[in-house]
Amino acid sequence: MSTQKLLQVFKKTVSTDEEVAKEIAKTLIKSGLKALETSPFLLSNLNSRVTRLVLSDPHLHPRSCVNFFNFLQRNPSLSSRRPDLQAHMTLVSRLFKAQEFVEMRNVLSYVAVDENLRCPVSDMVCFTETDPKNAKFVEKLCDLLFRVYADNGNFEEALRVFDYTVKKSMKIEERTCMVYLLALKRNDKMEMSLRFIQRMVKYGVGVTVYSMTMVIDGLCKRGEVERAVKLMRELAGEGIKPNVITYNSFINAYVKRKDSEGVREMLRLMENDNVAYNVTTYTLLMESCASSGKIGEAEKLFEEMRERGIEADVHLYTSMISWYCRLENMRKAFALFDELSERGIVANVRTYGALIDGVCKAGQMEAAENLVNLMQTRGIDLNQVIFNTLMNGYCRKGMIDEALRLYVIMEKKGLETDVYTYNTIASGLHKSNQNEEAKRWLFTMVERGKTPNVVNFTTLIDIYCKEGNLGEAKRLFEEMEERGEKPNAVTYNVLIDAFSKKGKMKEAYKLRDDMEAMGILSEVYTYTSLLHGECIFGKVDEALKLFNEMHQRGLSRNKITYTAMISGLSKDGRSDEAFKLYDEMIEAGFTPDDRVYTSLVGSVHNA
DNA sequence: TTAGGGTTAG
Repeated sequence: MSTQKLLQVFKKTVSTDEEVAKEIAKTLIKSGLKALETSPFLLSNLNSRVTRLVLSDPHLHPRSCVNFFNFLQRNPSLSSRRPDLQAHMTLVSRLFKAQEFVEMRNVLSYVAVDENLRCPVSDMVCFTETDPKNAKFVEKLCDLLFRVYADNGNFEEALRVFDYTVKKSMKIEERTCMVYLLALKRNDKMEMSLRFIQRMVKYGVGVTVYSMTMVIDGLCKRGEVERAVKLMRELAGEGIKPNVITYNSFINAYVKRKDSEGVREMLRLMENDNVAYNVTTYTLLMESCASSGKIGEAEKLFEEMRERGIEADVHLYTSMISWYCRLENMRKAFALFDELSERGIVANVRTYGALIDGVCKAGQMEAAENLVNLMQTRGIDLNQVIFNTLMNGYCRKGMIDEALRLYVIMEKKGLETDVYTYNTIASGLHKSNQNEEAKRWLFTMVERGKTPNVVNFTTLIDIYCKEGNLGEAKRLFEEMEERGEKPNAVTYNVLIDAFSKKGKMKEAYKLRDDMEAMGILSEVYTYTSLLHGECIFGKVDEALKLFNEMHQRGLSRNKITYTAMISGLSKDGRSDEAFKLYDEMIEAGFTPDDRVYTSLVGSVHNA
């Protein structure tokens, strides 16, 4: 190597930060990032000061600064040379001046996710080269930081930014706050959400119906309707009026809760406020009627809606198709499916899903497959729900192998298998008396990190019950509660049925009382199980007491209730009463099966 | 900018 060259190398190694920075900037301007990547010399001389110098070089366009910055962030071999906080802030203030707010936000999200960089806003402001008194800049900085923290789920830090903003008497937009409220809602942090909207009001953020509805809807979805109502009243005092969407949130909650008085109260409020129903309101009201068996009323509402000139949409049609499927009126469901296309509405995957489920439940798997094909030819692909629906259809027919075939396809397609998938297969196996396999699927589900829900627990509890292992069933029931998963009527009924069949009536009644104490009403299943238990063990009068109580509580008896009661009376030789119930059963529209006749014949002998 | 529709257990 010549002396000249040696000298050059030497000079280069002792280059000052300024020289290196200038060189980098020059390279970036002249030949872009690519050239820099192939300059190990420049990169090896990179340090935090050089980075800052480059980022603040006025010859370098802000866009190039961003490219350089991202290159440092993303290049794995440069992990030790990541930009420090000051570098971030240098770039942020440059981007502010260039009005590049999207980029500004991207840079700030690096700060938000990095624990080493995260710090109070006041500290960040100190690092900027803008005049710290530049209120507009600090305001924008706070706005973006608040959004970034909200997006990253760092709600505490976001709140600190909000407080800083308030303390410095800076302006904060409702839109910004809504980003935060929405993130809280998505993360089910309604407690924080409620406190925050109250702070918004207190600190003079112009709260509108949008923010209010977001919080109200979140509360309603968690079943905390009373708190939502309270909030609405509170905000009414601030001059914020609910609109049709706010009311729909409430109506939805009351409908789900089967609280018709609640629904009526909201409709009254709407009338007082002169808020007109829209298609969503009708969808909810119609669903409410249909699910309580008042199909005629639901249809009347549909007429009324059209008379008022409100157009049905795909949501409403899907909902209607779904309720006609539940009523096993497939003819009507298909008629609606045709009708929606005639009206120029495009069916989507949920519409097909409703119809496919209907035909699956009717046992028409070929028709279901045809619908899937039709859907695909119209450019809609199968999703998780469609797969689950089809698997359930096959399982109900005892065609477990077909269901498992779909499971394999589902996995191959990269679709996530969920609690529905596993439960469907497990209960299918359970029905086919493959209990060990059924349990194995549920255990596998948990091993794969899916959190079991109340349905999964209930299925497993039912399997143990049917195996006669009440100890394990009860243990699971307790484990479920410990895990914070609330049992529902089905869970209780499964256990009540198991204890009743074993003649452990004391335990069975205790469970019934616990259930009612939790605010869960007894159902036909509850009564029928208890009644059946009493009958098996000869306590026919106790059974009759339950049978009559059902009527008093407005619960309609089903075929199984009658069958159990008739068989109980027959065994006890109370033939007349048994035959009287038989007539009543026919009158109620049930078709007695062999068991009923065998019992009745026996009753004559027993008498 | 805020609301509504399809899938699992007795």
